[in-house]
Amino acid sequence: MSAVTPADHPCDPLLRRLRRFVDPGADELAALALLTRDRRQAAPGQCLLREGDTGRAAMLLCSGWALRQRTLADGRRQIMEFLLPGDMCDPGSFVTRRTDSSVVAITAIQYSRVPPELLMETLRHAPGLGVCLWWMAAQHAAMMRSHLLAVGRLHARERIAYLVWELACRLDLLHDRPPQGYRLPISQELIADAVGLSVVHVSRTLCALEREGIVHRHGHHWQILSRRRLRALAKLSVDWPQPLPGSLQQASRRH
Amino acid sequence: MSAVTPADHPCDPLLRRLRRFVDPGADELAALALLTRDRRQAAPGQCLLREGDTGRAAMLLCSGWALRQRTLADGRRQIMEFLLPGDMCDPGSFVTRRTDSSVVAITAIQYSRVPPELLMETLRHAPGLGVCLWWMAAQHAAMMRSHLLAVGRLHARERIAYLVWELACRLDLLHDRPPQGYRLPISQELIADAVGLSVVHVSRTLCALEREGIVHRHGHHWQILSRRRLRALAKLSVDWPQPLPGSLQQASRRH
DNA sequence: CGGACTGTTGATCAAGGTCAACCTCTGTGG
DNA sequence: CCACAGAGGTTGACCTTGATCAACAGTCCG
Repeated sequence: MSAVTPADHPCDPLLRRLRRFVDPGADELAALALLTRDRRQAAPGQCLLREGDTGRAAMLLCSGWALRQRTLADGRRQIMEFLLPGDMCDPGSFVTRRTDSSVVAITAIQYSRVPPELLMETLRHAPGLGVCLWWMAAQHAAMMRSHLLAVGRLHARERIAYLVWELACRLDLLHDRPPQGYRLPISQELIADAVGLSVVHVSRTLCALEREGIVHRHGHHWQILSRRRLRALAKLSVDWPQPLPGSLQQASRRH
Repeated sequence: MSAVTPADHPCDPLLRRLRRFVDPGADELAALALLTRDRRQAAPGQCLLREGDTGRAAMLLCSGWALRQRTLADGRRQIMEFLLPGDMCDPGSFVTRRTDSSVVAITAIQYSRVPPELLMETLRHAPGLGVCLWWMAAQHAAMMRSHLLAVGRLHARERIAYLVWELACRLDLLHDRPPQGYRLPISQELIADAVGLSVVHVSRTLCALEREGIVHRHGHHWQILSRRRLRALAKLSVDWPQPLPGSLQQASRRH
């Protein structure tokens, strides 16, 4: 079993996150590398997973952005989450019969398809990987709860501030230290459908935030001028991911 | 290892659901029984888990209703979900350091506390139980996504219709055939905080639904007069839980 | 009997939706 | 090189949904 270092691993961003928070052992890292054999890519707008699909498989996003959405018969849609590099797209998909939501590429992306059999098989050989997956699922659930709280109980300004704040925090994790600018390849329509507002109102609110000197943007390039005020406006703190409890890190390594 | 039949099992409703959809083997059933040793009860309003708690443990609700909520500093709150008998309250809690949401009893409840060590230990002895847990987590995630879609993109009437419809569908699973009336022990304030509306508007909307002959209620006793119209109004279909894919049922039994 | 809690109803108001015009930027084809 | 189309963004006018405030009724419980 050859040593796998983050630099040459096909899915660097995920590794970076796992190493920081879960500290997986060599076996788990090697197992993870096995999962990424089926490397693929997709163009912007391409649908990786369609609502109602039965061909279930997990996916590991290596580069680019994607989103998960659900659509109503009359065209209204809700974006459930934005998927960033290093995100694993429902690790629990192997127990699901049909998908309830679509996954669509926003930018050009690279990803690995992980068929359920491979996932099961790998889990058997490196049970510590199961802890990693549960950890990711738990972080993900916390993120979804924050999203629900934002959409259900925050005002327009707060919701949008929260979304920007969340994305910035998640992007920070991909680098060693916070960058001074962010590339957010999302249109205002996407923002609207993510936070449950109309496009027009998103535009207005963003202009307001810009006028107040909280953010600055041209095109898809964003700058957060006052992290303090943005965070305060968002009301919710983004407190995931959290490190795995210490006792489990040992358990994960012991296997 | 003694045979465990649903009737004498301490957590009947969960078993009923698992047997219908996952068809666990004898080992898994026995393992499940081990998890329910620490039986407890709580009075209405009692807090089982507080936002920010570090004492992480899974919980298995055996009877009564509870809810999971998150609160903002200014008092606004969002109810994430209602927990019904047979629900397992975050099975992935063993990988979490601090809780992001509170769990509160609505009625008097009986539940089992499952400490993380016990859960891990049990998983080692009955790995097929892991599949059951992943299955539950996946159903749960689908439910959360429906909830998010409802709160983000449905109108007041639709949201409330959806909530009632969801609860009815979940309660149906606890019985062999749909009952003609439901006991929903939730105040209008709870409904409001679950779907992201004001209490007053919930009252108005419910009265309207009643005037239109879609539902009928006195106190906590509800009747759905037109399932068809309620479902149509809810826009979202409740299509979970889904049976576990066949291949995995074998995998689960083989262990 | 009084108080707390829950639900109902009315009056008023504001947050955000809808419609429409217009603008900028970008890519494309003549 | 220009003309044009299309997508994305901004702004204004107007309207609707649902929030807020307040009064009151029913019920449960001491």
